[in-house]
Amino acid sequence: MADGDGVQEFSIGVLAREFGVTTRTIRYYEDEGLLSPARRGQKRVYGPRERVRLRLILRGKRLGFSIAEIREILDMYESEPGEAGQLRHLIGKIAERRAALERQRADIDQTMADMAEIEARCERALAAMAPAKRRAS
Amino acid sequence: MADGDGVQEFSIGVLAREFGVTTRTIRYYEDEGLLSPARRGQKRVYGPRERVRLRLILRGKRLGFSIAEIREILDMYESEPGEAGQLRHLIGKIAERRAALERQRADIDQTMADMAEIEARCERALAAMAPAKRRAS
DNA sequence: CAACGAATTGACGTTTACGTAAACTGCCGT
DNA sequence: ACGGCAGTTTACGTAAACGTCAATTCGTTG
Repeated sequence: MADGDGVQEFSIGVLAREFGVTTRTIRYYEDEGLLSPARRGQKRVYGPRERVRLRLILRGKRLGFSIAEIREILDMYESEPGEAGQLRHLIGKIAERRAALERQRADIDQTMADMAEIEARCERALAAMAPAKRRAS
Repeated sequence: MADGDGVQEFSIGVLAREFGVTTRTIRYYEDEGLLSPARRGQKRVYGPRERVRLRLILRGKRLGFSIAEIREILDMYESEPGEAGQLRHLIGKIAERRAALERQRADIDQTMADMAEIEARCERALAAMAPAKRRAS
């Protein structure tokens, strides 16, 4: 660990702690073909690329995507130039994702607005309740 | 059905078709306590309130929330004035939700930006490929 | 060298969110 | 009276996404 080795490497445990998941989860993602770390002997060795992929996977999870959907998204990130048909197909996929994301954002905005309203109701109820007992200025 | 009855009512089947889910799903949500329709005889009868709830449930699903989370959210919508402690607790819950939603929105923005970049790469590749064979103007 | 911590594979278990099939009831048009 | 829906309950099935052992293998540290 003292030798200066330009490319950073990570063990599965380190990665797990960094991203707050279990090693089991990381291995599961590998089974599903979302990750494919190198091997030093039989230990898995993760480079920056796998790290980025894991980050993307977890972002996908936070958005509620399934493993299959995440796999599709990851494929987009690494699409090689390819032929025209492939490219158009990819553009189509992107359009789909974008549409889904926009619907999600609309849902979020709606929910945020609702939360704001409910909170306002709470505050008013608190204020009208026992003005003397109020906390904070 | 000819009598003018101010309050609209829906059967489970109608609701299912309207929202594009199965009746099984709707019953499941009832089992989980998310819905509690009235009964005419043994048939379930859904009023506007249950309709709204179902809409909220499905919005939650699109955002990737679990049934448990959705239950919490629904509880917020129907919180009665209650006592001060309850209100503060609710406000706390709202803050949590809001934070989660904001993280999600940030994730969406990130992903959108990524998609835009990938798409741009595709377009450039297409343009640089066979300018003569290009579709559309 | 022995023991310990971190990693590995394999296998079975678990929870969530429904799907699906079976058997029954009530009403409706002919 | 009868078939055909729409609805009901009960119950078992299932795919996804890990959790949870158990048994084993390294590397290293006392």
